Amino acid sequence: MAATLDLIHEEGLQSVTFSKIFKRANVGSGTIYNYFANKEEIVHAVYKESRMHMGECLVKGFTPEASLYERFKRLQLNRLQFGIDFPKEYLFIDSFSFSPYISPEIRNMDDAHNSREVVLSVIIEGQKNGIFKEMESHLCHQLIHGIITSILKGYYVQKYPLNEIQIQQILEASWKAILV
Amino acid sequence: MAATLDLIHEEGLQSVTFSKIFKRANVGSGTIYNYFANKEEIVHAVYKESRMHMGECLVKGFTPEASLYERFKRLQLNRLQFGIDFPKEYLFIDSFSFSPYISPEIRNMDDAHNSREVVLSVIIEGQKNGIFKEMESHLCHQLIHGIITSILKGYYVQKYPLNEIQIQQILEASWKAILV
Amino acid sequence: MAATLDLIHEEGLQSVTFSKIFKRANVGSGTIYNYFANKEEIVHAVYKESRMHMGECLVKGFTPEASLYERFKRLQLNRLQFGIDFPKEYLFIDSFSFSPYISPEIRNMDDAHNSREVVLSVIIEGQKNGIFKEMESHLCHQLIHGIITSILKGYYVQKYPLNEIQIQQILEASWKAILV
Amino acid sequence: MAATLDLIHEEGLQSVTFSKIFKRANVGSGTIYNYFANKEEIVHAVYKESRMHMGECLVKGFTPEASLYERFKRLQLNRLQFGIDFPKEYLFIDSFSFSPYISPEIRNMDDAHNSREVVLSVIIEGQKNGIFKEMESHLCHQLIHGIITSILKGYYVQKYPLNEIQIQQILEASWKAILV
DNA sequence: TATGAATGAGCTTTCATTCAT
DNA sequence: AATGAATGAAAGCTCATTCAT
Repeated sequence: MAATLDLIHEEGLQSVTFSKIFKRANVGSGTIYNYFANKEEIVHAVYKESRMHMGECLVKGFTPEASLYERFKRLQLNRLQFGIDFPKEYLFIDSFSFSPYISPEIRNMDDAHNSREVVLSVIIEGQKNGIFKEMESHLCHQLIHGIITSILKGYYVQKYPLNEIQIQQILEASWKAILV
Repeated sequence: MAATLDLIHEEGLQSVTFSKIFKRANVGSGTIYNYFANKEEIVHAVYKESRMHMGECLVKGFTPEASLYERFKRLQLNRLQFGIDFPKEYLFIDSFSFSPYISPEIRNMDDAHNSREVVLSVIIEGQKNGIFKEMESHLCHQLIHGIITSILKGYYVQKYPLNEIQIQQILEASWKAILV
Repeated sequence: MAATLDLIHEEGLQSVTFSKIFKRANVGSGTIYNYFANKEEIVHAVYKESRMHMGECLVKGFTPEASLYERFKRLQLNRLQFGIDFPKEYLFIDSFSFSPYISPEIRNMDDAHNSREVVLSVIIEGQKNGIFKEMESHLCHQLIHGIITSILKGYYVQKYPLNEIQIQQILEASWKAILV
Repeated sequence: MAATLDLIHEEGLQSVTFSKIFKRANVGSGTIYNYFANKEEIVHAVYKESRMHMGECLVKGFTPEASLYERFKRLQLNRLQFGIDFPKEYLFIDSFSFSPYISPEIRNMDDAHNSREVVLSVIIEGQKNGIFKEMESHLCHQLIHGIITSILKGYYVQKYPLNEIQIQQILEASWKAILV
């Protein structure tokens, strides 16, 4: 699975072949079929694993007792940090989340930590308290999520560095974007 | 090229084959080779054309004389509108802009209208006038661009509608995100 | 036809395509079909023309009145000279005379000058007069013909030059080969 | 490789396709690509193998102690016999030795038995001893080689039989052709 | 008569998948 | 359980041939 992810990152799913995976993973060609029925399955497995991994990371250090501002920033920072630490996972999830290659059921899977629900509940709480602007919560979610994704993509192609100062600017911007 | 774009949208580049293109476009298999040397070339051509088209749309109705706020909103609205009107083009450009399948030269091509420069100059003007926060201009560009992209992706999978009211909220949010 | 012969010589029939012929001959692709029904026909036409041309050259300056020795040498020299002057024709004839690509009827065609008969009659006369060894006349023909062909092939790949001195040696050798 | 040689003999390289090879050899189409990267490679491999085989046969029974006449005849007979026993190999080697399809390196390869050198050394020895005419040794080689080739080609198209008597005549003729 | 864009049969080649070892 | 040679369906691509202009 690691070999698969690496290859997708390097060459795009488009040109990842099984024989490349075999070679990279140093296994015989038949071996993989003891674990995955076909190529689609291994890609799906990589997708699921990446989603699980990201789910874990997104809620790391999240404490319901912290202030709304702190919780919001924690979630945004965690996402940004995940993207910085695991670019291959992040990009893979991003490109396949909206691709016809991934079936809707898998796309909409919930991770073990329910990170999506956690984010949504923070949004809804903020809106109830009159801190965040009233808007469709999914739209709001998508908005703050999109800011992180976009920033990361620019970072990946080295448009700019991401140091402490930039990170703080981004967290601020995403917070201000949805204030009333 | 239209057939190619349709198929990419429907099934993903991954599973677009030449024979599907031939059938969809109602041309003989050899015909395409009079115009494109191979499959990569036709995909590149579609990418270029889409980029040109988007470039045009992004600056539609943009008047340098308008206020900063109006110009900013015009650019954001144009991008959003392009994404709403031409989802296939928009998604295709988005996924290929960061894919190894597209060579860096083509990825970084400038469109005829220099829309990228127009956006950047608005950002820099806003920063000079103390309206926008001081941050790396490309990072700022990526940020407001990313908001639109992300919102569109949620819209495409029907997470929410995009009516006048949502559109105004998004434009507002992206404006506020980068204010000082 | 000249373009076809050139290309066969340069790249081998194997890789001569019609589009190469069109380009080399500076004619439109359809034009050729006004003159030749298909690719095989043009190759056959080239073969026939080359055979006609060679047939003419082989009997040039041949006078029935001359001595047997002089007539024999004339025929051998003519063949050698033709091979030196028209390497493309000579090689083409040689390779296709025994190829399944050329139908037996065309292979066995008689040229306008009946050069084959002329050679055979010289051989038979020599055998009758007790000058040439008694052997199947076609075998004898093939033998002296083969000496020339083989020498030419070595010359074409520049194994050695063919000056007056070598030429005389070869004519001598072929004469002596069949003496009683 | 045997299937390939058969097909080349039957229809000419010109019309040998991979699908014909697969069928004839009773292997799946993909199998061949585990051993040969492309069509050219398999033809080259057949050429090399045939050359090796012929090289072996040419020096069979050759003893340096025998008289010059006997050694000469042995070499000529071996070549003739090889051509009679393995017409497909012989014709294939002959046509490709001067074809642009075969790269010069492969064309000029030395077989394991250095048969070419053996023949040349016999020629040079004969010339030193004043038995053979003084002429460029490669030209002389080509000459006696060419007699055999040419005779074989006539035999292949059944112009004449090749029995003991004809064979002796040919060996005699080639010996006499190069005597002083 | 000359043209060359369009064609599609058929070629080469790839690659996911099988299965005997 | 691991292997990798063999497979063949299906892909990319070529090129002789047609036909409207």
